[in-house]
Amino acid sequence: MNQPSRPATLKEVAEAAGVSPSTVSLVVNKKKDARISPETRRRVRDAIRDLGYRPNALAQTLVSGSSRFIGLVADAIATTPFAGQIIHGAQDEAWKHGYALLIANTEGNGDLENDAITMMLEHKVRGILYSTWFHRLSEVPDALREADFVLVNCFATEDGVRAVVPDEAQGGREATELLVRAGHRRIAFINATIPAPAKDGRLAGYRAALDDAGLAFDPGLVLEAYPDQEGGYGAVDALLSLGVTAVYCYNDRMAAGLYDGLRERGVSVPGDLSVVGFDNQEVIAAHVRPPLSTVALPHYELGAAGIRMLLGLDSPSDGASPIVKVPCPAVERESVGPHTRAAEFSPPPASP
Amino acid sequence: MNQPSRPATLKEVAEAAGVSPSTVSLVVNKKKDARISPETRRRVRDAIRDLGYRPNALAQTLVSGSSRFIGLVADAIATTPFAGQIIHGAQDEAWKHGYALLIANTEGNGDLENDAITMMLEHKVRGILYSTWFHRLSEVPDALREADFVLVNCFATEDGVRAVVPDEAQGGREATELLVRAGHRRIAFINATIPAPAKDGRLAGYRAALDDAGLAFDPGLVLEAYPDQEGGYGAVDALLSLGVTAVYCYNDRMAAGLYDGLRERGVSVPGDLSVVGFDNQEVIAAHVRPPLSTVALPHYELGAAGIRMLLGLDSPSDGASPIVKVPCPAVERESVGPHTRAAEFSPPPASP
DNA sequence: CTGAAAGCGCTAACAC
DNA sequence: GTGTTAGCGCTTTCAG
Repeated sequence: MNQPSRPATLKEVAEAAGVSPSTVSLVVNKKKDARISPETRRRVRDAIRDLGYRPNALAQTLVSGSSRFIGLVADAIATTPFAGQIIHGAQDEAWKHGYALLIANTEGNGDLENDAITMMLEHKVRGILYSTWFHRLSEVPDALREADFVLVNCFATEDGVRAVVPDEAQGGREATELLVRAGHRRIAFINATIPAPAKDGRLAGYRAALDDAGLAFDPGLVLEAYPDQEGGYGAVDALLSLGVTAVYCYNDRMAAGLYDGLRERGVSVPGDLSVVGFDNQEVIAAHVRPPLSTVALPHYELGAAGIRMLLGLDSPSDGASPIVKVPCPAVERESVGPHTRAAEFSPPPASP
Repeated sequence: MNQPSRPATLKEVAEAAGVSPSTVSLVVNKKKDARISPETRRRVRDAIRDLGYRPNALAQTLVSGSSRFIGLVADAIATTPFAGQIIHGAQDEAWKHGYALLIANTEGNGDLENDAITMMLEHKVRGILYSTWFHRLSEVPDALREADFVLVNCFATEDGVRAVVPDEAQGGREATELLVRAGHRRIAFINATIPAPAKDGRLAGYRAALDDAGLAFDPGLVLEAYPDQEGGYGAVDALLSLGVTAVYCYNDRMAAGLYDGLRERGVSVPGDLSVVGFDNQEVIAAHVRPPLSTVALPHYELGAAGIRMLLGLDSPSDGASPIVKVPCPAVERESVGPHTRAAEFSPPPASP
């Protein structure tokens, strides 16, 4: 297994084995119907090993006509762990079907994005997955239309544009149900201030769960804050004035900030107040005190489903919408406790 | 710009323009020395536009012999944001030199890793970057040796294996200096319990900084804990009993846990105690209260430097070690305050 | 200034 | 059972 400067070619293997190139091709690709004598087969294998031969995938795709690449453009691989999970899911599914992923990180830069798509097109990818790190409405870049593509974690308003997105409403419902099932009846929701499908969906889910439980929706119980730690922290006083026993936060980061404010005021979780988040952002949710019950964004599955959709593997169900929603599963940890009557009517006073 | 089922080829463009394939090739590649009449050039360009022609990169590399791919295998794209930053840096640098990245996520699975490397080899990559999400000693997978490769964020003991890693010692020094410069003289270090280059390096940096400041190293001021939030939280009492005015934590997660414990005991940061972390893990460091001063792990630069090393772009400096260390810059936020004598000798009592 | 021809590494008919 | 031939889309001498 010495390392020649130029990798061995199939023809060289053929010469070394004293056979023709086609014969080598046949044994390399293990063609069923090819009748090759065991002796020849052995000679070929030996030559392959001796020369350290590796098939040239580029040449293979050139002749077969279709490449084994699928492109994946992501807008934020570097700044959140979310894109990583999409990649992971997409890769597992793609490999399962013999495809390799050509990934490009655009960090939101339009020029980069265009270059990335161009590069993929020139490599004759089978198709392109266009993904965003947070669920949103997206434009379809023009270059993208030259390829078979599906949107992942984003969607377009145009007809027929395929997309895979998380089911925010179902997730919001799960989150709220975590609280309802623990006996809570006065449940606040701290929504985000910034418009997004998640904002509407998570609220819709909250309302649906309340409805199912026969609880009236009280708009006064819905607060809004910027969806990060600072936002959650800043919402503490308003929240405590509501006299609720439980709160469902738009996301985990907000819940983490809320934790800080709550602790400063001596309100214990889940003793005095039950909290659930959304996103299941591991570094945060699993490690705050107490670990946060939340609802997971199905990024891995989004990536995998995107590949299946691109490859036409999921049952077509013809007339259906080309936007498929994948469920957000609840992740129970330790921030939800049973409802206590005491807490309901006398929220602990804030410390000075 | 209609979309044909099969993409147009160069030959088709030639026919449409009424010229030969070679002419088209010449105008596509803007060859300097090719004398093509403006008129012909225009006809070709029009045909290219009309047919929506895209060069086939695969065919190009077949003839040119060398592909424009660089492989990047990562062990944890999905579970930390770190790998994402390596990817980002590697991609920017690779693109700058006309290379596309073929990325594979192995999530620590050896078989996947092998498949990934095989896939890259078969696509005749120019070389491979083999990266890990935390800085560590690594084996060099056998398949990797078939390619030109460099280790990123990990290294091997074998001679001559090129690698790019963070300079932990320099980083530890920066972290400690943040505290020293604020006037602190009794500074604790909470190291990790698990062995790693970071454990040794960050400690060495701490000692070096103390030394520089003319401060004696006191082994009693070095604690150890598991490097996550829980570990930091659990170390609070031991830390408070030390009577220090500042603490440098092995990483940001630990510092975040420490924050929780400190708050429960009424110790304020940075009022009573200054804290610095390590890693600059954005979601955490930038959003705890108060925002954490820390030292950044240079993942982006690691990826970029890896590409440059692979391509032989960094000045060789022949005899030098093939392991290059890239510096970890300090990131100042708000967790470091001036030293106060009061705090030094009377740590606030722990609350019950 | 432009075209014809060879060939990159491989596969797929079709011979023998 | 195995070899021959043609050709995938492109670049590159080398003619003219």
